Amino acid sequence: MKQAVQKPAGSAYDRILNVAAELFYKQGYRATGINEIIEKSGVAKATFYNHFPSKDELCVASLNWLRSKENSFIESAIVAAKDPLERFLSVLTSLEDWAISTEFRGCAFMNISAEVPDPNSPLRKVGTRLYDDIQKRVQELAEELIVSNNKKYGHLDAKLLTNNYMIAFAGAVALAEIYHAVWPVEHAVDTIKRLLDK
Amino acid sequence: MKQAVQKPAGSAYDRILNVAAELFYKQGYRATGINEIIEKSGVAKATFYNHFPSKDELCVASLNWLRSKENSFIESAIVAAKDPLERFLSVLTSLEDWAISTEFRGCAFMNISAEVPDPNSPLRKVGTRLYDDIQKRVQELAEELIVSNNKKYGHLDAKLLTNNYMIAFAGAVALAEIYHAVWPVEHAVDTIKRLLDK
DNA sequence: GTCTATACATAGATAGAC
DNA sequence: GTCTATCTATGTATAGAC
Repeated sequence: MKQAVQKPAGSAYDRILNVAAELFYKQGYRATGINEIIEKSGVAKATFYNHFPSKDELCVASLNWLRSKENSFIESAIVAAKDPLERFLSVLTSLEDWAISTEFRGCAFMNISAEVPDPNSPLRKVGTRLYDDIQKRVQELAEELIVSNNKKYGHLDAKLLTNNYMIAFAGAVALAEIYHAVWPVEHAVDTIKRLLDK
Repeated sequence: MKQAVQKPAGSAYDRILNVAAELFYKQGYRATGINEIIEKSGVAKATFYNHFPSKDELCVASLNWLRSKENSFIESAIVAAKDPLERFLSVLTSLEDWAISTEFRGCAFMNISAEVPDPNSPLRKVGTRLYDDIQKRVQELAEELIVSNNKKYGHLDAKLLTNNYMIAFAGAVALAEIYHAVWPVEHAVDTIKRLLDK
């Protein structure tokens, strides 16, 4: 009756973390049971609880792992861009490839916030930290852009532009998830481009 | 051992709908059990299942009820505004009073989407309908604004402006929920105001 | 690390008596 | 409409043998 399960590579800890991050994102936090994670990770129940004292702590760990992964993803998009304008926009445009995939389920951290009401929960703190990361990076790119062409962008304020950027970024992700479509990202890119014009 | 429960006013159907909408929003969909809804509604279990065949169908009904309530809320904000510009902005600024409340849990429809992966689920369809409603209304207000002062706003395209507006609107709600703060709404207002300038 | 068994609570939903 | 009882599944978590 028991199905043979393909064991993912890596240590038990890493496998659990990978599976948890994927299932929490795909199915939702509460919809995903510990048992399923254990089964798909190919570990024993005792092993699981040896590594993670509770489902909540597993979730925090998986979110932190995801956070560093998303930061890396953004960074690689920035590196691939060739000029200051494209670099500045790349944080946003990098969403396109993501949103177009059928696996797209919006922002994992927004989704967790939807499931965890307590604003002070550690589960939610990871999300604010990621958005703080992104905001900081966007502001650096905004300053870089402004300096790169003072005649064209000298009228802009990096801090205010960053605020607008983050709004468009979050709006793109949220609407892409609501409509399960890519066009919100394109609208957000349009929004930012308009803000750059004098 | 049984606690006396304050019975809300209205018919059994209405009481269930009210309680469900509130609890689903406050605690999350999966986190809220049928039993709690039944208890807080002051109805019998059989009565509940007489009105609603399942939890999912109850949720759809409560979301539809919420949708019409939110449309009314927006409409009253528009009516309270005194000139075309203020009317146009009111859809967004109406979020401020809401986001400032401690009960704020972001957009109920975004939250449901976070918990329901299937893009074709009826639970998610209500959300897209609401955002369609809002978008339609915003576009009317955008056209009204442009016509009201051709010299000032004649350079704007109502459709494109609406697209940008919806992005800012969704971004404000999403970030307000992530950070549990009001400033994202102010940033979104700033975004829109900038887009209006030539 | 693995395996099985199990405790204990709660989930959604149904049935029967009144 | 009300009440209580119950079914079946699943949830998180723990314990013991190997």
